[in-house]
Amino acid sequence: MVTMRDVAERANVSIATVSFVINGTKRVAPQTRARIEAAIEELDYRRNVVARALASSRTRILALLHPDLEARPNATVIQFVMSAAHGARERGYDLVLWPVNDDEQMSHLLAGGLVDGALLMEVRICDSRVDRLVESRVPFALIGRTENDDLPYVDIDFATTIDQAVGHLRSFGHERIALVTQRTKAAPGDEPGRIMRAEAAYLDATAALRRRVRRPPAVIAVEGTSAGGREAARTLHDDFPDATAVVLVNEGASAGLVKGSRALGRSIPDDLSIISASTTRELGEMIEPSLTVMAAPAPQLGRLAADALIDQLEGVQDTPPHLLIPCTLVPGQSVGPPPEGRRR
Amino acid sequence: MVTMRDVAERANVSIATVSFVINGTKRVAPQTRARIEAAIEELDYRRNVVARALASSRTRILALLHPDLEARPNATVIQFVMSAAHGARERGYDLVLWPVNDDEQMSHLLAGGLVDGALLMEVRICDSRVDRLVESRVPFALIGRTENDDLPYVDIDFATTIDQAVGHLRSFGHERIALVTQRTKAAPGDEPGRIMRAEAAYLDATAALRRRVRRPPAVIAVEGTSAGGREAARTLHDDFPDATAVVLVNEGASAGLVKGSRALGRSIPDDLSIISASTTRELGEMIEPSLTVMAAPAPQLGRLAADALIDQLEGVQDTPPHLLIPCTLVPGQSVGPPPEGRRR
DNA sequence: CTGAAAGCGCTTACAG
DNA sequence: CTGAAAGCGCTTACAG
Repeated sequence: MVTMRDVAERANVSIATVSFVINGTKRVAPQTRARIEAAIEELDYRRNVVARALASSRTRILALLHPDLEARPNATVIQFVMSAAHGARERGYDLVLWPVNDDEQMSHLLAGGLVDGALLMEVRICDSRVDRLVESRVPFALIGRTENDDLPYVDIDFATTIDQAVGHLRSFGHERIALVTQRTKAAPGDEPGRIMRAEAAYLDATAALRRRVRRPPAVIAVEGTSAGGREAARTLHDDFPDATAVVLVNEGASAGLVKGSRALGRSIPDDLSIISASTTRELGEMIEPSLTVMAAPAPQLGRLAADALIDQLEGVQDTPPHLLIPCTLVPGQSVGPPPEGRRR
Repeated sequence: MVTMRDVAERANVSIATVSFVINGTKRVAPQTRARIEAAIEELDYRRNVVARALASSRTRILALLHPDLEARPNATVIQFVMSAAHGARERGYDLVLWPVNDDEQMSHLLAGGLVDGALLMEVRICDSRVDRLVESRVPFALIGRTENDDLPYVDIDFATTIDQAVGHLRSFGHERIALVTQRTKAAPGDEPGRIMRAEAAYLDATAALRRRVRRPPAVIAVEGTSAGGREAARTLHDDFPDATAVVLVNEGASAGLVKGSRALGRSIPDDLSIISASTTRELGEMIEPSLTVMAAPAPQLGRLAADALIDQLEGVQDTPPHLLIPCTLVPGQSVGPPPEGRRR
């Protein structure tokens, strides 16, 4: 292995000077620099990142913490992960995957000093992992939000997204719109923030409408699987037969909802309009009929989260970043006017 | 930050002894050990992994190299990644994501000394990245195979998988079976090994049959997208109208092939049987009708690849691992007998 | 069974 | 503009 010492000897300088030109941390006379650069080139020297990390107490490694990475993460989650990894890499950082559920284990990992910062996904409104993160004094950024707005985060703007979804359906004439969200193993009220915010946004966006047509909210929570989607179709059919449209915030259940509805004899979109919020356009294309989706800004948000964290680490920024980006409407074939008979 | 020195002082021993008990690398008198353990507990000491890495020249970090991680990796790839990350973590290793296409950049990263070993995905038959890996002297394992069988690998057994898929279709009476694979940007002959092996296996498995019915092979390569799938449906319809069944080795095109075929008036499975090989059962369930799939053993293989690499790093194993696991047939509703008129 | 000490390959005040 | 040297927090022969 060729070390900095080898380069220094060949260029006839001290290792300090070599370090200065490699890092650009101090002025070095042009010809000294040239000698060093030549030596580096000739020896094909590459700085050892571990030694650098120990000496500078900066590893340039970021952790990505996600509880469900083992299960089957949906396409949107993957986009977050991949874009965060790319964003990090472009700024000279590496991303390690930490599929950790346990708070205790998380603290242990954090305390090991491997990572300079952490990105946390699937954030809950009250999330003990965030407390651990704060305790650990490792800088972090959230992909999602807790109720504490002071922490740095990057999140999907569910309020705007759901509002637009509802607006889109209303523009077709729908007045009875249900919401299908995701059921998790979490205690009620402790679900990922995304679920709670989507529900709140739905209640908001449909409030005036519901008042007018005198109907209670129609909210269904099912597993994020095909089976969950079919369950939602049945519940919708049995318990909310007058609903003519659905806003879905449950990517994994999308296909099942469509299949289940059709199995119950309801055609999409003639009998039921569906809009799947916070997913990928690829998922929409896979389903028949093509789903109208609100595409999640995951490819941007993952990178923005990495950038926000790195800015924080490098002291580039003054104030904790709070980024909120709505999903983008991508029309498919799953939304149409409500059936005549059901229109009120 | 509490260091080993702090622990040593509190326990009244040298830091060497502390190191010995933490690593279990040397016998230590029971009561000395107890004192040290107490001190560790009281100070909530956690060994610094960076210092350890520098001193021991082992980082316990593994790199996962995948060229297409930025694009949209399919569900199977994700299963590989996640199970590899989990397998590594369980053995005390971390996995960093290196979404790198460029050979040069790969060599740079490898030379930095951050990782003890690497896992390479999307391996081509002749893969220059493998040469770089060998040059770099960083131990590695392949997920996939080159033509050089001496390297350690873990791979899907495409020969068996395709053979079983063809056998399954034949048991329903199909005699004219097409193959749909994936088109990549790679030069011909330089595609990922999986594609070439699948094609070879198809030619093998259908050889006798084709000889009997006097028909040439029917192989179609399309993009791994919904559009690609629709293109395959059209090509099948136009160029191979007598094919009554398809084996698909193109996860991303599955949904498009079904939608495209139906759009051309061919019902599945009445007019065309489809079996999607090397994918996830979840994908099969999403599509209507539910696809018969050969589920990839990705959740096992990712972990096995990590294990193989770690065994190699720790000198646990003698011979380079060569693991080949076939996919598992999961019947859906996309395979049935061929239409009467077409049966020959 | 335990310790003193060298060393891993860098960075970074500090001095000149 | 350049260098000598301390130090990052561990591991690991070596000696006793």
